[in-house]
Amino acid sequence: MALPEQARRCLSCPAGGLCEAIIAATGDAADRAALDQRFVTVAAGQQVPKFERSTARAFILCSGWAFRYRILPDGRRSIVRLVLPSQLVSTEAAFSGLAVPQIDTPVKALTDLQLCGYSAASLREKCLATPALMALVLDVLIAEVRDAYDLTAALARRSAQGRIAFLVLSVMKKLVPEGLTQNRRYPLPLRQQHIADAVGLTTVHVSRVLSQLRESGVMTVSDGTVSFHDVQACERAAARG
Amino acid sequence: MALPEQARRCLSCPAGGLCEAIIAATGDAADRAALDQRFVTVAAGQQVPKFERSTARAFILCSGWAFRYRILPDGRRSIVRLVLPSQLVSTEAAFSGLAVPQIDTPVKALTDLQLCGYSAASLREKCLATPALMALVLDVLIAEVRDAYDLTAALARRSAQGRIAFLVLSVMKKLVPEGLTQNRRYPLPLRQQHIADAVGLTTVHVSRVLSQLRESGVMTVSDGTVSFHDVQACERAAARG
DNA sequence: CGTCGGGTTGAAGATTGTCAATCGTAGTGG
DNA sequence: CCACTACGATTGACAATCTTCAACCCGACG
Repeated sequence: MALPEQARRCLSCPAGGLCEAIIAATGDAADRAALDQRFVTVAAGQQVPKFERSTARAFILCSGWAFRYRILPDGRRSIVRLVLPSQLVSTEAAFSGLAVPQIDTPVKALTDLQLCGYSAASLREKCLATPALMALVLDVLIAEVRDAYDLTAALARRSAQGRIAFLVLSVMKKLVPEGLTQNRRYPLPLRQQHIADAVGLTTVHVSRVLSQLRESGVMTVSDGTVSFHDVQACERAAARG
Repeated sequence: MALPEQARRCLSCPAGGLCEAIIAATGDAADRAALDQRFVTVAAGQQVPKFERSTARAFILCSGWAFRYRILPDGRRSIVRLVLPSQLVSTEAAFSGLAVPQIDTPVKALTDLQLCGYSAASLREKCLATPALMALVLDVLIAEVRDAYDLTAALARRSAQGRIAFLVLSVMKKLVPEGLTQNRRYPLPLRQQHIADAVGLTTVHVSRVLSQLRESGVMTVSDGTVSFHDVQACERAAARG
């Protein structure tokens, strides 16, 4: 079958090439039909759907940025993960075998998204039956746990400056292997509200801290891009607490 | 072969019965030898070893409490996960297939521990080859991600009272299915320093907040046990922020 | 021209951290 | 049995960090 533009982009995605591996693992036509690969776009600001044609879907992000979040009882929001191109969108939700519904971690688009979706149940079965594929998924999940622990430690023990520096550096570390950064500059399609929710601060304080970082010659965050003036100073700011 | 006392306890461990599943999945003697099941004890306060006989080991906690932590550049500690009986100790580390060494998340014993250990590499292979077993491991990893996100949101957006109430309640939710709680009371072998490191506060402030919670009739934490006076009030304290 | 969403800034207050002293309890060695 | 010590918990005073509330700016857009 002829694949649309997004498919080609998705099939050639870097970082483990999960889409490629999935396609490589599919055997006959029935197999492929069960996986039910389909391409979806989501507009900036919109929710990424959990279901499509009434089955839970596993999505891989082909292009654009998204984030996963929790809403606390008092209504405040916490962003628990940024989802970048080539990543699985909801790894744990997609691969969960539990029948009982769990607390949800909804996903929202920061920019317009192009997604490659599979039937979550079929994908899970396929992975369980294909060790090479499962090994990739394991490593994705493991990386997600590690990232979550890094963030936990940062939120628990770092100052506002440290947390923001940490956020910006950890995003950069993920973008570099994807070739999505320029020299000392990369796109960061986050409003100050998103940064605040991602590092556990108020927007007002985020604004102040970003001013400090700008004035002390560390970096500038504005117009949806980060520009480093002094990467080492940023790393020191992140380390200082 | 005759198994020691811990082995029996381990083989009958609840919560998915991972040890049972692992043993059930082993075929012949060579198979069993490769897994290299061995029982280890660790004294309270000691580090849980990553290696044993020079191979990476995957441990399941048979009895006792442990915790995983990060040390930040400035020397402060953040506890990212409490490890309770029947749980895998270092799920991501044990199942990682990556050759490159990652940031470590060391494990320390809160009480004396009894552990059941396997060769990490063999266990990973065995799981990849045994879908039923892999499904269990997937669910363990997924639960770990969920817990990490819960903690992230709590640290980001809750007050000191809220974080401590959250900690105590989330531990209780894990202990209840194991039958490790009494009526409104359960053991919590944490010093105030551990609580502080687990919720991102100082010991001084933890002491103050625990006094508040005690005086307002919510709960008492002392002598290594939590006693709830009013569970709903505790849940409200956790929800309030 | 008005308004709306983001960002910035100021002042005041709440929360949490830091520093330091004190207390109780459990060893430990004389 | 009695210092002496070590560790954890508690308390007070004070300082730093962060939040809250409010005003204002600015560019986009109808």
